[in-house]
Amino acid sequence: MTTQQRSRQSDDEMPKGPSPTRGNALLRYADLVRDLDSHATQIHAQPRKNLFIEPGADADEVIYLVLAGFVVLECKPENERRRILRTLYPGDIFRASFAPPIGGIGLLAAMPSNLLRLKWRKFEDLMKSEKVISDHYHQRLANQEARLALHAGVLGGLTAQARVASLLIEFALCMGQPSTDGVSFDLPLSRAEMADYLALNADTLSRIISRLKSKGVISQSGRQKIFAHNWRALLDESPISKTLVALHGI
Amino acid sequence: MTTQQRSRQSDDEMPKGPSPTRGNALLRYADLVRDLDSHATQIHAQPRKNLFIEPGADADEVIYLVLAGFVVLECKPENERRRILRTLYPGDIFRASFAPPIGGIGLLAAMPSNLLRLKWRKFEDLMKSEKVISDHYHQRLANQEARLALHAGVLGGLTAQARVASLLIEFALCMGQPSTDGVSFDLPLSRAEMADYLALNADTLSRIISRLKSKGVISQSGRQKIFAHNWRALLDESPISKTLVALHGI
DNA sequence: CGAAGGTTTGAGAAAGTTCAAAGCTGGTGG
DNA sequence: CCACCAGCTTTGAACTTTCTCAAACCTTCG
Repeated sequence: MTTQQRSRQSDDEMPKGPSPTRGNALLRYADLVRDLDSHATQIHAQPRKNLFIEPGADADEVIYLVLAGFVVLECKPENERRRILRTLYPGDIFRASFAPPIGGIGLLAAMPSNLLRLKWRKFEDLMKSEKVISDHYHQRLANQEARLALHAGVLGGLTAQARVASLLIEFALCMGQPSTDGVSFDLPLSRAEMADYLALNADTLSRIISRLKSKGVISQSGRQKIFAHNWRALLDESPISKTLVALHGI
Repeated sequence: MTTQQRSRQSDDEMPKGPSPTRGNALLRYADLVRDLDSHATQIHAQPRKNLFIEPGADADEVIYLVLAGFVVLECKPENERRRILRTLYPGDIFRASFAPPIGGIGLLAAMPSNLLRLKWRKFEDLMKSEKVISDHYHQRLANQEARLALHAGVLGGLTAQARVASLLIEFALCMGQPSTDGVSFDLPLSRAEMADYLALNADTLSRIISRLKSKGVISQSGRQKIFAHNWRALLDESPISKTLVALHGI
């Protein structure tokens, strides 16, 4: 809470690499995937491949578990711009009825992704018999709820630049590679997609990224490779950096 | 989907009055509350009374069930404006770990509200033995997820006026009283609070409400009483009115 | 190497914010 | 029962931020 704590480049705030869960939880997660695997369909989704467009909770509703990659929930109402509503990382869970009934709703793989799909009914049965499944479901859903509520707060309360910084921090935490003095990561979304997620337009987003580059907070090679030269400086661009670390740095 | 369907003032799009669940579900809901009641603490929250400020999922985490009234999740980071992150209506469920770890986070009763509180551990046990509880939990959580994702879309994709209209529609659906030719309802939030929820400032919000009044879409008596003289006209102010009806008009 | 499509940048326009002042409302006490 | 006060709400004017549009510029991929 103090200045001392903020200025320290603590290890626990650094990205840990691209793993859905870490430490002790890793073993349990392996169990979970093994338990589910025999009851589910594996999906290997190519980038920009839409996964489904069928909200609503009927008897045959499906549930997805993201095993690897990066998936977003997007909608595209007629005559309106596409909007990206939420992000899903490995370990995340998504029921079809989590999607609001709106035009063009669907999951979109933003990078090569790997998912399990099964009927919700089946999953509910499995939760009853396998504690590891029900524990993961409840724990993960709570994390996702918190992230989603936070995203509403980000859109509502932060300046454009802080929003962009917050998203970069999130990406770094979830799929960054820590190196000697910084973090490198690939942007899984195009400028236009990031803009749609952050309630900006692509031009403004580009301007902000240019500003961050000229400030020396990040540098860029190619279109997607970002190197956050100074992790602390990037965190300082976002007033919710501590919250992001807490929610994504599990 | 067609013009015909849109122009018809269909009954199923009109508010049904202030009940947490309706129709056949009403009986099951009564069962649910009875089942929970003996294991939970009843809370009668006065308006503007903060309910808790303790996010994080420890062993003694609590879960709330909103029985009556209207509750919001708000945060107030130091030196920053308060932000209202989400709304909770009767029937809604809230685990402490659904709250992102951010300064000044807490539930706030916006009108006289009635909640049940119990330990999450206890609730998880009850879900195992009482199907009505587990069904409600899963079904309601899906609805809340969808609403929260939609809220992100509202903040990101709609103009200020459409955001305001969407919130008014939501209030009307959840606590409106249908009358001969329109719907009347009380605003549970002050102008400043609505603004905080919609990512506007209070001045702009006031201007927009004035505009809606001068357009004849709504009229106002006192500070809180709103009468939507022409329900169809109000729906037409929001491009997501159909989605709102689907999510709130259960 | 060249085409296609995403990205960056500038200039003008629109939307929303800020600040300040006036106007209401609802509650309190005489 | 009315007057008054505190606090919320409304409105105006100037300002800031972000958006739009257009053109130029890169990357990537065939």
